[in-house]
Amino acid sequence: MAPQPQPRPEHELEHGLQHELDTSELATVMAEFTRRSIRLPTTEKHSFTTLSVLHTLTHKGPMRLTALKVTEQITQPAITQLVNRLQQDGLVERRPDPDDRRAVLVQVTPAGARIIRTRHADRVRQFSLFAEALTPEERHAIGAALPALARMAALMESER
Amino acid sequence: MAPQPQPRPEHELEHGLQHELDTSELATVMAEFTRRSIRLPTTEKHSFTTLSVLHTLTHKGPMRLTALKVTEQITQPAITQLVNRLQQDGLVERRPDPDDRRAVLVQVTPAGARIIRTRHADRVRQFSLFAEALTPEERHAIGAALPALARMAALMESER
DNA sequence: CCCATGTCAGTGAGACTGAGATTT
DNA sequence: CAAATCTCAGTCTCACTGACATGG
Repeated sequence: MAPQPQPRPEHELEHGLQHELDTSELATVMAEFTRRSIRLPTTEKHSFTTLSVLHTLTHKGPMRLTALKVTEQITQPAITQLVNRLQQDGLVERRPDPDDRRAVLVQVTPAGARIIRTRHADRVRQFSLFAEALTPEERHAIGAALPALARMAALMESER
Repeated sequence: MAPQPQPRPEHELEHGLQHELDTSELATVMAEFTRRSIRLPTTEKHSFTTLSVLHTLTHKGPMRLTALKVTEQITQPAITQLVNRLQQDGLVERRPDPDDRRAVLVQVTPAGARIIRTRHADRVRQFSLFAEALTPEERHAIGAALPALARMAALMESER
């Protein structure tokens, strides 16, 4: 189970396409990034799952509890409880599913959507400050990697 | 499905840089990445804070509870309780601080360090699979951005 | 005496398992 | 009847606040 550190020749890569990705470094850096971005100060304090549910509903529209349970990777009673809390706080609404009277459709309210927008704006503000402390080359490298990172994040979705 | 570079607004070119970083896109992509990497399946089930504490102790050596409380952004009673649990599970040890008899030094045990190594190995395995599904160009772009992302993550540390 | 460090007691959010009601 | 969808009841983990003991 020893990970094999293979030395990579850096100099013979004019376009760098043979330059293979060091996934160990990737794991280290992304873990660090995740760890610290979660501890970043926030104005509103909602739980991780709360924000994740609001985010999902905002971007995917009304969903059943069962569908939400899958995207959030929690149990059915947990998603029921969570939606109860969100409903009491006025962040989501329950609607009967017209096609299936067993099911419930959960929809985000304007108040819930506003929380997601505020959260995003906060993060943009914080990341902008951090980005200003980088060199132009570093900013460029990050910007050039964003589409690939987005693709990779999308791949994680199906992995369950 | 093919990754397509998105056109960037003209005003971002005014400093003569080829591509300025779109921090809104950065926030979106990293939030997505964080959201999904946290929900990734794991063999051992420890809480986020538990893993974070073990990670910190592994990389920074023995620390006081007060210092840990700052890095983990939780309250003093919470860090006391958490260290109690870790100690009972044999993942950390308490030692009196020779310089200050009020204080306690917390040190990770071999068992605790092994959890961090296993966790890292799991993540490397998962990320390797995802990376294989990317194009060589995408892998290169991510690899080229890692040092900059690491620098940015380090900047978040002091932001509290 | 004051502050720093850590712990104790009680509470609440948010997850889990197990059981059950209702509809397909 | 069997499966899918959601809820209820009880429990556990892990944060929090407030009070407090002890050493610098």
